[in-house]
Amino acid sequence: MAKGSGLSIDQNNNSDHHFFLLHKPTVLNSFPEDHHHHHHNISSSSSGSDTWINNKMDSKTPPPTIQFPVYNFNHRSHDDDHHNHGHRDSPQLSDDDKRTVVDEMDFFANGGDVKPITTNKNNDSGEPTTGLELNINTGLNLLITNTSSDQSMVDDGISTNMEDKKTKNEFAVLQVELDRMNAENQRLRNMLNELTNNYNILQMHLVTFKQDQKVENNEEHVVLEDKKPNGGFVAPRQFIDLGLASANNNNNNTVDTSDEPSLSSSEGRSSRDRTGSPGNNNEDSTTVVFDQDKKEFVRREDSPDQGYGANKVPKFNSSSSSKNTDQAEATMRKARVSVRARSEAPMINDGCQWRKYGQKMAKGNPCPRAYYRCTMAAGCPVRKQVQRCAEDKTILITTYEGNHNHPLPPAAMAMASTTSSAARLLLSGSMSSADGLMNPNFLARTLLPCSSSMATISASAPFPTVTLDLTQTPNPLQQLVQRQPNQFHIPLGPNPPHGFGNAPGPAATSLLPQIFGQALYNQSKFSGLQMSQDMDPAQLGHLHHHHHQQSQAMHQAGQNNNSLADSVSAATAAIAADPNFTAALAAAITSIMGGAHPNSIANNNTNLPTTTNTTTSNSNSNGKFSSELN
DNA sequence: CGGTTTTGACCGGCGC
DNA sequence: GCGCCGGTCAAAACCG
Repeated sequence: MAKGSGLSIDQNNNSDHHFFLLHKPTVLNSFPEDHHHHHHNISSSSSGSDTWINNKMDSKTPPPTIQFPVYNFNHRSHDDDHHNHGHRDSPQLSDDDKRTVVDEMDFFANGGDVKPITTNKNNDSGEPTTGLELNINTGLNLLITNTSSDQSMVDDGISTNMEDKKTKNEFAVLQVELDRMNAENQRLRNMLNELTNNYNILQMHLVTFKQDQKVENNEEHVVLEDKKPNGGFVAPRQFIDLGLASANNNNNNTVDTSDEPSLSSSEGRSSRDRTGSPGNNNEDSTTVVFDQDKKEFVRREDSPDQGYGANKVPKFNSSSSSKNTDQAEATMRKARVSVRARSEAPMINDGCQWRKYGQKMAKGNPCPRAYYRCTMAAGCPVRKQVQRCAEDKTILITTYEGNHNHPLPPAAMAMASTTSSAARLLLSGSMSSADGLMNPNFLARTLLPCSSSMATISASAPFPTVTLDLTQTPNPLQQLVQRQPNQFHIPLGPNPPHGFGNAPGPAATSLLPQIFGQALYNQSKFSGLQMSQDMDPAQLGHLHHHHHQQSQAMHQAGQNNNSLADSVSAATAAIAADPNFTAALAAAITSIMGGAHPNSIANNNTNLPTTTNTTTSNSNSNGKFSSELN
């Protein structure tokens, strides 16, 4: 149904996709190339599993050790990167394939300079930390050695014939090696990820901190005006620290645990597992929104009370001891990632299996809101809401909440990771800041700068939300239409705000789109997404009432449809791909500032779950739902 | 037959 | 205290 409905996947899109893909993916991403399937991830996923690891390995610098058989990746070398609209390698692909394949998102490919954000890859170049490499190498070696031993194991007497035996042995050995390599790689990857993440986080924080100081000096949250065309109007408002921060202070580390399905009881959840009640959310009322029109980040304060919000959570948390943890978890869970994309399809395919458990008519929106729960694993706390934008029904708003407590298929990684990443981002900010709180600014700086027009972070109640608006073109020039009272604007302009931005605007801005684009491809079903053409800004203005819907209108330059889809997937992928998305961005920005080319950006997809389920079927996701949603 | 969707009811938070 | 609202539950219906 959905398919038919509308997935208008434009052939045209192709060009767009390319746009995003600029940088090629050397990255080992969680996202395998799903590109094959627009609609059906399954196949893709399956392939993905196999390829998944391989890709990682392949990326740029193949690990010293063994190369896995690659299924067809179209692997693009950095060459591809060039500019926008870089092409993907796989032109040959069938129509589905036409979408270029995104090998992987490489946030920040290590291109030479770059930095810190080393992706999973074993890539040496980028690695900031030597330790990482060491680990990797070690692992590989171990694997190899191990395999040899295995051979002997295998050999034992199966085949009568020496040759057969020999052959079998070799084969078995290879398989064993592969298995081990895979396992080892994943472990190593995980290790690397942690290391890189930590590194990145630190780095990012440092940058952010510097930025903040500068900004504060100027006046809190003064609009940095680089070049803003519109004149960065600065709303005189104060920044409020995200309530989250307070809650989170302790927890930074605990964030990872957020995946756990069980929310802290402190939430006061009764028998139901419902995710945090909205009441908890007050944590923060501030929202940072990127106003494309103005090219500024706008900070909005939803609730006047400062500091109060965070405290509401405590009311649920009676016990002090566990309180912190609980709060953190609660916060994590509550953190949401909202993706706005133009799509006629009822749902965007995110690679996960979802079961619809409810539908409600939301006030103020003629379109019903559908509630889905992840069914890939029992007890998975991840939920998502799908609703069309009242003002523009072509825009599909998908909000993800919670973290998966189970391995995800590569195709699903992007989205799956998104929520956790978002939460982490929200939380992480708190870590770095002296305040101990992460403020919207931080997020804005980290995420938004890169994504510029695409991402909005809203701490506004009830849930801190990161909104990825794919409806707009990645082009920085694009204007965002949102207008909200009390918004703090940070001019993104061509130059990233706050320091990130020495980088030439285009470079920085273009960066994300590319990333997103790649990610997008990986997700098979995004195909349904369409590029948004124009949104009426006026309409958008209303959106902010809904917490998920940050009103952002975007005018799309006559970008192609695909770009939208790409952007959506990309956005989610970007976040998802790298848990420390912010870190990655920061690193990227930093690199850019340093004059690094976008290409150089290394991808951090560290989060990839060790297991890859290729089996994911999206059958549900696209299915019937379309009828319901307008 | 098992899993998913539908849909009205229920629950808790919030504002008045 | 009451009503509104968002979110969830769960029985029934539906589907492959």
